[in-house]
Amino acid sequence: MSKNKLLLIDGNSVAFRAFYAIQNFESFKTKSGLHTNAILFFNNMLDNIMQKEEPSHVLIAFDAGKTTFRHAFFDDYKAGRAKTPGEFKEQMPYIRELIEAFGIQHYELADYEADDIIGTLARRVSADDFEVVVISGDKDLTQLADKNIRVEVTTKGVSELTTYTPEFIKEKYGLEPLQIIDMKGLAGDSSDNIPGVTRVGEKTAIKLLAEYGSVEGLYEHLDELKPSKMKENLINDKEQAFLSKKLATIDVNAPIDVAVESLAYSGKDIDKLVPFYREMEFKQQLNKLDTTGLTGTSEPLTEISYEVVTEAATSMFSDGMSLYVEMLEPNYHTSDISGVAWGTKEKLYVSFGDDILSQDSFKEWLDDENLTKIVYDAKANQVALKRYGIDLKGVAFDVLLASYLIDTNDKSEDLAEVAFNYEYYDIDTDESVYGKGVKKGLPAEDSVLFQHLARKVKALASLQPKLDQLLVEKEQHELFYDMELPLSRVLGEMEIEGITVNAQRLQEMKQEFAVQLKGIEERIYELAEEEFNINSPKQLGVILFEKMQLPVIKKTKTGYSTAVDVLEQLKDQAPIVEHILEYRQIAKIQSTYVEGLLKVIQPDGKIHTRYVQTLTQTGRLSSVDPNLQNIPIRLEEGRKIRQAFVPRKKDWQIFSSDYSQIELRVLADIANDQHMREAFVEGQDIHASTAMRVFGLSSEEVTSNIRRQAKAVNFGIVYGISDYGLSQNLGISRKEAQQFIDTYFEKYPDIKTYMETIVREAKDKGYVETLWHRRRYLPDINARNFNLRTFAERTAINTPIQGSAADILKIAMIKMAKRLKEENMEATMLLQVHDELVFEAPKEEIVKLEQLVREVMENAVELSVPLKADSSYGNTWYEAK
DNA sequence: ATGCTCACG
DNA sequence: ACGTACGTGAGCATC
Repeated sequence: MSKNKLLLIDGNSVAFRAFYAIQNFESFKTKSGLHTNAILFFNNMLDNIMQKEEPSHVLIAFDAGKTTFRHAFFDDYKAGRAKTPGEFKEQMPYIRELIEAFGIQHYELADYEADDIIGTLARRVSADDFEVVVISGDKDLTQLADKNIRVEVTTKGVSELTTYTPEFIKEKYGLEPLQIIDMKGLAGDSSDNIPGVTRVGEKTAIKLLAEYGSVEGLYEHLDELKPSKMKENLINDKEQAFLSKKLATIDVNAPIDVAVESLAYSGKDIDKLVPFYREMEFKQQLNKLDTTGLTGTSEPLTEISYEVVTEAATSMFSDGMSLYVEMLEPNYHTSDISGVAWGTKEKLYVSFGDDILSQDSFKEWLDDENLTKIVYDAKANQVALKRYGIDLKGVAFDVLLASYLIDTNDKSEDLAEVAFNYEYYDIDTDESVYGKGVKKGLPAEDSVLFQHLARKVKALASLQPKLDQLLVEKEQHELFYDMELPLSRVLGEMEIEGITVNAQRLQEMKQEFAVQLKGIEERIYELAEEEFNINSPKQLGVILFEKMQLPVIKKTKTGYSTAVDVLEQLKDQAPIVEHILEYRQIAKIQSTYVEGLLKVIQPDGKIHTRYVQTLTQTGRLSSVDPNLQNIPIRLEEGRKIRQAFVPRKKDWQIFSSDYSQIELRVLADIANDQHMREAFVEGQDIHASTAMRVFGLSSEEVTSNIRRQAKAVNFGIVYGISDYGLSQNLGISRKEAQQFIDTYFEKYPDIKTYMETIVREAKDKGYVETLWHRRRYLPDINARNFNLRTFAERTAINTPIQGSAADILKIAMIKMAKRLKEENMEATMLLQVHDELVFEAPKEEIVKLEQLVREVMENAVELSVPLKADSSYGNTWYEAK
C-alpha cells in the first residue's frame, strides 16, 4: 500500500523568493502592465515540486494579516522591514488564483503565520501514516524536521531546493532540529526583528548549545561560565533570550479547522489553468500543457479538414493563398522538406515530403508573381525551393518578418508562439508535434503532420490582416513593404550564391598554426613547470594566481578573470603571460576560423551563410552557420583568413565598399548638430575635428594620441557614454573621463540635447524609433533598479543611431541589387558586414562597379549630411582592403 | 545549459 | 553608492 504524502508549502515566503528570483522583473509584464515574474516562478516551482513529489495531499498556507499572536507579547515583531514592493503585492491575488487552477487548497488563519499552520498540520498528520514534505523560502521551518517530516528550502530563487533532514541539520550546525529555536533565541533573526542576545551570533550560539543543549539549560548553568563580556551580555539579555525563543517557536497546536482528507489532490483544473495562462501570457506553460497529453481535459484544438494532395492541379491554386514549407532543421540550405501545405482559411491542401515540388502546376503557381502568397519566413522558403529549381515569387506578406517589426522583443521563431501573441490559439507548437533534441522527428501518423501543417496555413491566413493593421498603426507599412520584404529576397539571393572559399589555403594555414601552437604550448608548460589545459580559464587561473602568485586584478562570477585586459596588465610580471596571450590569439584563429570554416564548405566549394533578419534589437542583420560578419581583420595573423575568400571564377575580383563613419553621420543628422554637420559637409577627418573642437587645438596640434582619444569619445557618444566606460577604454581615471565628456557636451550642445530628448521620449512612450520607424521597446527605462534603468537609457541613445544606420544599409542593398540587374552586370553581391558590402565581379566590370556602388551607397537616402563610401578590390577579400 | 573569452561592426 | 560602454556568434570548458 502506498503511503500518504502531504505536501505543505509556505505560500508567502516562496512567493517572495519567486519575486526576487530574477533581477529584471520589468521584462515580465503582460500587455496590460501587470508584473508576472513572481507568478511565473511560483508556477514553475509548483510544477516541478508536484512532478517530483507526487503528493497525495497538498496545502499552501499563507500569513493572515499584519498582526499575529506574536505581536501580543512583542510589539516590534517583524518591525523595521522594508515595505514590500507594489510590483510584488499586485501579484499575490493571481498567485492564489494560480493555486486554485492547480487544484490545490490554500489556507490562512487570523492571528497565525503560515509557519504555524504548517507546523500544526505537519505534526498532526505525521503521527498517522503520513509522510510530510514542507517547502519554504526561509529556514524558520527547519525546526520541524524529523523522521517523518522533510523540510525543503528554496535556493537560487526557487529553482533549487536544499533538503533539511535532521541528519543534514546535525552536519551543518551540529544541532538537533528543535535546537534551531534555541539558536534563534540566542542569536536572534534580524529579518524578523527578533533581538536575541547582544553580540551573540550563529557561531557563538552553536558553541553554547553544544555545551548546554538549550536556552533553559544554558541559563541554569550560567554561573559555570568564566567571567567575560559575553557572560555579562547573557545575564543582561536573559529576558530577551527567552522572548526571542518564544517568538521563533512555531506553534504546532494552532486552532486549525482543516481535515487532512479535504486536502486530497486530484490534479490540475485545466479549464481554469488554460485561460489563466493566457491571461498571464505564459506561452511556454500553455505549450507544456499541450504536450503533456492531457487528453480529454484540455480544450482540444479543432480538427480542421484538409485535402491530401499527391497530384497537383491548377484548380488548387489561386491568388492570395497562404503557403507553408515545413523543414525540421534550422539550416534551410540543407534541410529536408518534410511537407508542404497551402490554401485559404476555408480550403486547405497538404502534401507529404517534397514530391509536390517537382510537379508543374505547383511550380507555376509559386513562380507566378501575380499570384500573391502569404508565407512564414519568405527567405527560408525562397532558398529551400531554389534547390528544386523553383523561384518563389509573389510573396506579399511574411508573418515572421512582420511580427519582428511589430515587436523586436518578440523572440518567437515558432509560428505557434507568434500566433499566441496575437490571440490565435488553434495551433500546436513544432516542439509538441515533432519533439526536441535527439527525439525530434516526424510524427508516426501522417495525419498528425497534415493536421499540423493545415493549422499553420490557416493561422497564416488569419494572422495576416491583424499584423498588417498593426504595421499601419505603428507607421511601419513602408518599413515592411518597401524595406524588409524586398530585402529578404535580396538576402536570399546572396545566401544561395554563397562565397567561394579556397580550402587548400585554409589547410595550409591549419598546418602552420598547428606547428606554432605546439611550440607555444611547450614553452608555457616549461614556464608553468607542469602541463595543463591552457584553454580552461579555471586551470589557467590556478597556475597564474595560485601557483605563480600573480596579483588578482579582476574576478568573474566563478573565479579569476583571465581576459585579455587582465593579462595585458600582468605581462611584465611573468614571461608566461605573453605566451598565453599569443596562444589564445592563435588558438582562436585555428579553432573558430580555420577549422570552423573548413567544416562548413559545401560540395560546391562555397560557404553559404544565413542572415537572420528577425533577431537584433536594432535592425541589424546577424549571420550564422557560419558567422561571416566577424572574420578577423584587426590583427595581421587573423586577417590572413581573408586570403581564403576568393572570387568564383578566374580573372574575377573581390570588391568591397564600406560606409565611412555612418553612425556619426546619422547622429549628426538626427541630433541636428551644426558643428558635426559642418565637419562632414566640409569632408573633414571627424575625429581630428572633434579633437580640435573639444581641446581647442589647431589642426597642426592634433597628435595621433589626441586624435585617438577624440575617437574614443566619439564612439562613447554613439554608445550612450558613461565616465566609467570611457575611462576603461582610454585607460584614464574616471574623473578625467568625466572631464572629457563635460567639455564635449559644452562644445556640442545639440548632441547633449538629443540625448536628453531621446531618453525623455523613451520614458514617456516606452520605446524609441529609427528614422524609418523601426521600433525598440525599452521595458526597463523607468525601472527603479539603477543598472537596468541606466542600461535602458544608453540603449535609448544608441538604438536610433545604430538602427538608422542599419536601415540605410538595407536600402542601399535593395537599390544595389536592382541596379546590378538593370545594368545587366555579372557582378554579384555576396556579403553584408553592417557597414560594408562585398561583391565579386569580372575584372572588366570593376571600374563600372566602383562607380555604381559609390553612387548607390552615397545616394541611398538623403540626410542633412553627405554619406561617403570607400571601396577597394583585389584577388581575395584580404587584398580588397 | 551556462559562463568565459574573443572575433567583428 | 550603485557598476557599465552599443550590437552580434562561436568554441571551449564545466556543471
